[in-house]
Amino acid sequence: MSEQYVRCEVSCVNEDAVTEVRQVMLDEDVAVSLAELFKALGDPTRVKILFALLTRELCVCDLAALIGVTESAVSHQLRLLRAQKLVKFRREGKNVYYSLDDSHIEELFAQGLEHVTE
Amino acid sequence: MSEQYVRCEVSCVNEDAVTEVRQVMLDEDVAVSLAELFKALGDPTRVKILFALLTRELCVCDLAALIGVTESAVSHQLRLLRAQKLVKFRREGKNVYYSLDDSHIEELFAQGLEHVTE
DNA sequence: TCAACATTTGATCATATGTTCATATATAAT
DNA sequence: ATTATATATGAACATATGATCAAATGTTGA
Repeated sequence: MSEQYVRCEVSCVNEDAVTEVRQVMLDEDVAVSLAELFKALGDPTRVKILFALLTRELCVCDLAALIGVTESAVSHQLRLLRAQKLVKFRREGKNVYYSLDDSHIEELFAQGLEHVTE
Repeated sequence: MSEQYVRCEVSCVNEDAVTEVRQVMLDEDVAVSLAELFKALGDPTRVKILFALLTRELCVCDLAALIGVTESAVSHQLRLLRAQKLVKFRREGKNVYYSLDDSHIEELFAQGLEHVTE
């Protein structure tokens, strides 16, 4: 319990409200994980990559050409998306084909698009 | 069309795949808006604020006490969430009560939680 | 009007982020 | 083996981000 908590406790805080919400509050680590997931979706390049992969698997070079950035930039972002288990890949000769590794992305994008387009 | 696009065009790019995806690709501004929305959800403090507001409206001081950060930090984050039209507020005396201003947050969190907890 | 309180705002600072460039790795073809 | 191609990686750099502090604003009650 931090200093400002104590300070608030004796001033403006509605204790009942805070207690009520605290019962159902997210655990710290879950909040952090959730934020990391959304952060992974929070960049235009990564949004484009994931949206493109909703249609079909693509190799790094395809994605770079489609989105208009260097292969290096795409590769760096794919690494991050891999770390979040949002994409998976398979190697075929010299190419590496990426595809979605998560069933929630479509719904996340659908909900997100509803928000931004209304 | 950028330099690396031309380079790719004569090398590894699968033109058919890229053309196919390009047909249904997000517009630049929509991709940016979507990324901005997810970026707004991409911070633990903001995740906690929004999650708390799923239960009930709370004033700045309540949120600060609940989450364990200063009122100033909460206020700064609320400003950002307001800009994204994710929260709205009403003034009651000296307090300002915040509540959700978007029907998609619950579903976004539900989908996100499924991803991070599996 | 003044004092106290709740919130907001601006400045500052340390850290995180995203791209680029150069280089390394991996595979294929000659 | 050597070369070319596709991807990955690390360093560097400019920019963005999030918290804190101090100060400003707005509201209430004495």
